[in-house]
This record gives sequence, structure tokens and C-alpha cells, in this order.
Amino acid sequence: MAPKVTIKTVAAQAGVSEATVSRALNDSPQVKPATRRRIRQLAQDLGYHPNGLARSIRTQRTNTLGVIIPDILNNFFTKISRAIEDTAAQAGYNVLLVNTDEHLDREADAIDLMLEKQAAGIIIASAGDATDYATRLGTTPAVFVDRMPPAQLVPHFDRILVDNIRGTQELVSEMLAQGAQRIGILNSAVSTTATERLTGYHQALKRAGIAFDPAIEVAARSDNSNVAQMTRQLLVNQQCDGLLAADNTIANGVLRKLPDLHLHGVHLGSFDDQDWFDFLPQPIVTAKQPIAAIGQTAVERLIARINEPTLAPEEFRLTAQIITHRLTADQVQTD
Amino acid sequence: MAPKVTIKTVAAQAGVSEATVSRALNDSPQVKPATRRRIRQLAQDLGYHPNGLARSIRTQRTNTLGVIIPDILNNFFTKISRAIEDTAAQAGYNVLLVNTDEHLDREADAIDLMLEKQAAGIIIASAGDATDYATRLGTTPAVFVDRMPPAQLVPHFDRILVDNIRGTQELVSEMLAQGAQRIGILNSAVSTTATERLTGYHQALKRAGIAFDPAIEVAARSDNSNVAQMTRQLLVNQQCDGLLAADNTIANGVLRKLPDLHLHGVHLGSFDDQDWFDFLPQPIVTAKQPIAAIGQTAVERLIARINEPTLAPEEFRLTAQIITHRLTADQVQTD
DNA sequence: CTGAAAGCGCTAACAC
DNA sequence: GTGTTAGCGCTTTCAG
Repeated sequence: MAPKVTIKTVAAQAGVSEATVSRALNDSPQVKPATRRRIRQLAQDLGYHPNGLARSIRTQRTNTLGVIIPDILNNFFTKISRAIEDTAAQAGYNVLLVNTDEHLDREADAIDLMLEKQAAGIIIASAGDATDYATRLGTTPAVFVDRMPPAQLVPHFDRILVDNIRGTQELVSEMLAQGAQRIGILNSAVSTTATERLTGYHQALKRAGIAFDPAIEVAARSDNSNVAQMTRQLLVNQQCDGLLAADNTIANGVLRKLPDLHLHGVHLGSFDDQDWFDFLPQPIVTAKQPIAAIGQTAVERLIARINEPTLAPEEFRLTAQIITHRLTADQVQTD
Repeated sequence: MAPKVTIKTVAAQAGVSEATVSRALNDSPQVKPATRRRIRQLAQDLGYHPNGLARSIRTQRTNTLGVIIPDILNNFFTKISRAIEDTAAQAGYNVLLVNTDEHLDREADAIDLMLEKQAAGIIIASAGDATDYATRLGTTPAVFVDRMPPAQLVPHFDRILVDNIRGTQELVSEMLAQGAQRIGILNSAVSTTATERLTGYHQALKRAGIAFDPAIEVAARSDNSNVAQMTRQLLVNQQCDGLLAADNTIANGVLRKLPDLHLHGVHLGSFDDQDWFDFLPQPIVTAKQPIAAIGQTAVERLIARINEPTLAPEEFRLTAQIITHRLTADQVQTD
């Protein structure tokens, strides 16, 4: 193990005090340009790297942002993570990432971890509404994205969300416009999200003068283990000619089950888009979330709050865009 | 801002010394169970969280692993990140993640960042071979995954890779078995990976008694900006009836271009699999990498090296699995 | 412009 | 069993 080179090493070698080295390296204006250059060169030569932990403990601030999400494999969270990292990096922050798989205890542990690491702020896609975030987070700035625990649990926090009601309403309306007559909804397991998306679904039906049928409003389990069965339930037993999957993981499950059912002309809808939907043999209508904008807004808002902790909490609602993916017939090779 | 509660606060409230609090919280066996319980309860009540930075600076170790990848949006890196986080978490480590977009300077910055954060170890999917990793990393343990800079640049480091030669050889052989006669390769921009995959391609052709044709061995730019054009080049101009995309991002580009060309019965191959390939209207053969195993091996090896820095560097080669995705005709809805 | 000294929060010897 | 003390590497007054 090479002897570690600290600021003391550099100071000794340069024949100056540690304070001067520190100043030189931090571009303090009050150090002679000549010494500054000399010290920097020396530090480079010695392979000196400042110890960020020591600095942070001294300055009482880190440039670490904690990001807590259910699962990076979920395309939505992949994209938001990238947007978060990009925006954070641009502002000089780094990202500590934790997946919770929707487990509340892992989320709680993750929050504790972020506090121990002295994260400057935390972005949370919450796994549920059982946690008392205000207590758990203490004074650490935090913003919630995508999921929103009931407002009374997160009174002090910003929330960056898509407009679920409007997005779903427009999505269902588009499915109806494309000829669907009886659209079942396979809803999300996330409570507030599900409530909002169901509301949008109802709004669209009401506008079209279609009566609700509770029998075709079902919910996925949070592990999606019932999606295949529910897909059959809606499309076969309940004779739906349209099916709205309330998030991308549910949509995946539906797409995977669909071939087994040997149906044709089913109107598919998905809240949230995926790039490869372009390649699907059957058409699908999606509400494409502005994921990058959500991530970016979350970071910007979080940093604003880090710099000004007394900012009044706000809820941001971004708008989804309705898209129809449809392959033209001659693009299909059945081989 | 609430006054921050440190170990000193707890000690004062409990009427004991900081040392005792520290011992109680760290489950030191030499503290009376009664006081231990009392202190823990008090710490909880006060909302005390140990400052991990202070601890790390004192103990000279962190439980942070740095992960440097080109782009988490690339499905391969999404999956490996998850595997890394899972394995790391299980061993008590956390993950600091940085995307480089294949930029060498950003990779270098990322390494510096990891050193400043005192990462216990680093996992790198290298953006290139221009960096002198040995110098840059100093004594920080590191393992390379997926990409391998030329061996002389990474003599002291472990490498966890897929068996590119064998995987490609088997992949191409399968395409030939399925009837392809003239398979073009749209190769990776990553140098060592490309070399190996080309070797495998050649091996398969040679075994089948097919002569090489340099005209149908082309490479993608690292931003894939020429993939559409090269797809046309191979399938139209060069009359290939098969096309091997050497990684998943290239495969995406090929799939996106394909419909424009109005071809039928093209034999598609992709090094690396994607879950949604199951939904494609045309068949595709893939070499599915054991991504989770790569990530897990990388972390295990890294941790082993953290604990035993003198471990001899090793290269691990995991085997890819050949898979054919084919939709049956009646699953296709042209609508 | 530079140095001396204090201290961030914690743990690890070393006492008692 | 518990307290005292020192010090990890750094920045920041305060002197000069």
C-alpha cells in the first residue's frame, strides 16, 4: 500500500503550510499566482486527491444527492435516473442510488443511509404511505417524484408528478376515438396514482356517455403477479375490446399474455411509453410522460431547496403526451 | 434549522461520555446492556443519525462503491447496475453511479470523483483505452466489466467479461443453421469488444466454409449515427440476407431502419438480448449475456480485492446463451 | 500574502 | 464498564 498523500504531504514538500495548500487548491484569490501554480503542479505530481469526506465534515456540506426508487429496471425509473444524474452533475452534485423494490423497510433504510452519508438532499419515488417522512427525514431537503404519499404525510416536501387525471382521460378518449367500445382498466398498485388514473378513466367514459362497470376495473398487485390472469379476465371473461394498462410494467405483462388469448383487434393502451412500442405487431396508444423533465425539475427544485430551505413546498404537475404506435402492414414479416 | 444532534448531544443527555455512546451504538460487547439500551433509546428519541463521513474519516474506510458506466439507458448497463447494487447492498456497500456517455474526460472526472469520495472500490465499464488507469486509480481497488482496455493498460485489475468470441461464433452459426447465406456484421465501436466479436464471426463462417467479405464487415460509430445508413448498405447494396448487430444499441438502430427497406425474411441477429424481443414481428437470434452474473461477480471480486489487495488480477469469462425469438403467425395483428 | 491553531464528528488507544 | 485523549484530513478564523 503506497503511503497516502494528504494535504500535509503536499505542504511539507512545497515548504508551505497546509492552509496555503488548501487555499491554492481551492482557487482562493489571496494566494500568489506563482505559489499557486507551484503547489498545484506538485499536488498533481504527487498524485494528491483531496479527501472529500474530510472537506465535507469540515464545511458541513456534501454534494451528494440521494435517489431512492423502486427499481431501476423499470424503464420509467431508468430514464428518470439518467435525467437526475445529468442535471445533478451539471450542478456539481453526484448521485447515490438505491432500489427498494417497493419494500417500505428498504426505503426506510435507504433514507437512513442518505442521512448517514449526509446527503445534501433526497429524491424519493415513494414505495408507500406508511412512513412518517417528516420525522424520518428531519431537516434534510427532499422532493417526491412520480408517487405521492397522501399530502398530510409530506406537508413539507415538494412533489413532482405527471398529470395523471388528464393523461388518462386523454388516453382513454383516444382509445374510444379509435373504436374501442368497452375498455377495461388494469390499474396500478400504487394507491394515489391508481386513484388519479381511475378518475381520468371515469372522466373519459363519462364524456363519451359510457356507463362505468366495476367489473372491468381491476388492480394489479405490486409485484404484477396477477396481471396475466387479469388480462384474461378482462379480455375474455368480461369481453372487453380495449384494455388500459395503468403503467409500463403492467403493459409488459399484458403484452406477454396477449398471444395466448388468440384475440385480434384488441385496443391496447398504456400509461407511459416505451421506445420499443414502435416495433410491436399490434397498435398501442400511450400517455408518454415527460420523464426527463420530471427528473430535471426534481433536481432543480431540490437544489433550490438546499440553498433556500424555507421555500414553500409546491406540487408540480407535468403533462403527458398521447401517442399511437402503429406498424404499417407491410412492415410485418410473419416469415 | 433544527440544531443538529451529534454524538455529543446524545452523550450529554445520557450523562455518559461520547465514547460510551459510540460503543453502545456499535454494539461493543463491553458496554452494560442496560446503558446500551438506554442510550439506543435516547438516540432514537433525539433522532440521532451517526455522521458517516466522520466515521469514515476516522476509520479510514467507506462502504461506497463507485460505478462508472457509459449510459444507464443502455439496457445492458441498466441490468448490470441493478445486479451491482443488489450484490453491493447485501455486502453492506452502497453505490455511487456516474454515466460517461463514452467520453474519456468524463470517465476521468468520474474516477477522480470516486477517489475524492474515498470509494472503497470502483467498477468501470471503460469508455476507451487512452487512460492510464494504473496511475489514475492509484491504490484504489478496481475491476473492469464488459469492456476491457488492452491488458497492458490494466495489468493490476480484474476483468469480468462475456466470452465474446464463443458467443458470436455460436450466434452466427445459429443464423446460418436457420438459413442465412450471407450475413453482414454491423460491429461495435468498442475496440477490444469489436475485435473479439469479429473473430467469433469469422470462426463461424470458416466452419461453415464461407469466405469472408470485408465489404460486409462494417462498424458503428460510438454514437450509432451511421447505423441506419449501414443497415441499408448491408441489406440493400450488399444484398445480405442476414445481419448481425454487435450490441443492443446497434440492434435497436437496425430494427428502427428495417421497416423503411421493405424487405422480408431477413435473418437478424443481436449480441445481447432484450426482454421485448419476444414481441417483435420478425424473428431475431440473440446471444444473451449473463448480465446479472457479470455484475455480481464484479462486486464479489471487488470486495474480495478490497479485503485482500494483493490478490492476483484475474480475467473472468462468462458464457452467453443463444436464444431465438420468434412470434407465431397467429399472434400477429396487422389490424 | 501566508502561518498557527482550532475544530467538524467520530472511534480507538489507553487509563482507571 | 466507562472516561480521557488524541487525531483522521480538511477549512477557516485570526494574526501578522
